[in-house]
Amino acid sequence: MKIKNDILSCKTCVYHQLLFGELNDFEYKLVNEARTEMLFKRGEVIKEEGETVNSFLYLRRGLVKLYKTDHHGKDHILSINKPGDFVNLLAIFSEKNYQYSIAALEDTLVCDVKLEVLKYVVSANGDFSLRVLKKMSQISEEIIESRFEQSQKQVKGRIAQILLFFAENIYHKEVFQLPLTRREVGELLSITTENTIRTLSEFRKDGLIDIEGKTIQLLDKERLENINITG
Amino acid sequence: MKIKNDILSCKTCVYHQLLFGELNDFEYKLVNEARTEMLFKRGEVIKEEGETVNSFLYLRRGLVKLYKTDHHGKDHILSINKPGDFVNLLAIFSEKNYQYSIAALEDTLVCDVKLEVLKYVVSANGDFSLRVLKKMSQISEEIIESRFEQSQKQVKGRIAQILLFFAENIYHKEVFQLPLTRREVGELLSITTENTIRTLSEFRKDGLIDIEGKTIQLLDKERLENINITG
DNA sequence: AAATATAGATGATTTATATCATACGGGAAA
DNA sequence: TTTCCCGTATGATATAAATCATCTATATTT
Repeated sequence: MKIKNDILSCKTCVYHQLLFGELNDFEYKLVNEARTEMLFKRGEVIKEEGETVNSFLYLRRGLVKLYKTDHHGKDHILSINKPGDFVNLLAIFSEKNYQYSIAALEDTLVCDVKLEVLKYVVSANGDFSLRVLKKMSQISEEIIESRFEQSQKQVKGRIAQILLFFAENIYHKEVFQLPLTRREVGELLSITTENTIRTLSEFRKDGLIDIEGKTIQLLDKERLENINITG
Repeated sequence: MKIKNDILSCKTCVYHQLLFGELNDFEYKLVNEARTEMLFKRGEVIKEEGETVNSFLYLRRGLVKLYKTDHHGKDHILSINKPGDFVNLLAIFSEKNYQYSIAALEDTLVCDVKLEVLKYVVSANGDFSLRVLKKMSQISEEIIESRFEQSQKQVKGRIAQILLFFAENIYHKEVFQLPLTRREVGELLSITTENTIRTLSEFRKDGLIDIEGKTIQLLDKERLENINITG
């Protein structure tokens, strides 16, 4: 991890309006002064389960995974966060330690705002607190929705969904570098590594996708969307 | 549904301190005036997916399920809420309609507070807004944790977990009336009805539980807890 | 460069779970 | 009262997915 020194003001940030639009000059200044920018290399652990939650994190560049390790040592990926996401927003107000770990899947730039300052601003600015609450509601609605989708699908449908997620929500194109290993895809979808590999091969044989190592191209999005639905 | 007329002040409510402890007399009065108490019979639908979210709900007595119906008409239960739970708290600030339906599993008493009033109080009282944020964080942490647990378990472990949930978190005793049909247990755990029934029978044969219709008695909590863990 | 781990790939086999079929009892509706 | 639906129950069978095994290619460490 490297702390970035030449940081610019929040106001120049493309994500500024996502949350901080309601702040007045004084509050904005407080947040900006309590802010650090941190660079993580692919693979680096950003937060470890059990650490104290003392900052609000948001992702400016790159990609991270939130995950938990079970008593067999097996990881379970809870979610993938992308630029613009408020990585730990659902967790920061509970006054508990991190219930999961966070690691960089790509080279990543994270903004870190001291939690006490964020809490002060929330309690001082009613509009801002409503904004934070709205954001939290939206995040949890996304979780509920994705859980509902996944519970209706079997292995093939779940893998199709995650491919579409990367193409449409993360990279916005049909050809992309899969940022997860096959094992990690399995950890995210509760599937074994072998089954993940096998299913991707099957998709290739069926002309749904093209694979070349980590590079994946979606060839038939329509069919991918309908796997395990039309039945 | 029946609206209760002889409602008492919030201050006498055993759950008052769970959320409303921070309010001053004026705010408290606002909330209390914006409040209705509603009685639902077992089986009644309290909110239907798609309805406008215009109130904050909390459960005083009884039990409810949150669920969504898929395009095959099959229900998927997202969660079970018990007295003291803020049924729709995660959803109320998103400014979207209900993403799920809510129905009573037992005769149920629900407090309903006009959302605009709750939002006003949140924006006016910083301590209260932190309290609401904390509660939201806690709820989502519980969801993450239970999802993590479930993803490590197969059918037997998932059913064992839900039996323990009712015994320990809902009824606080080892003998209880299962408030769900076998089908609903399946809808909650993503298991077929037949498999749910079969697994319960197997638990009975193995001396883990005793079944008499809807009455279930846990005979060996330790073994129930360890199903699908010791492997 | 050699040695060692890790990722990806695929086949054979076992196990878990879903599906299909049938039956029975109780309560709701005709 | 009779009929019908629904919840519970169980067996037989089919299918999905996990497990075990083996192999190659590619990193990573020594």
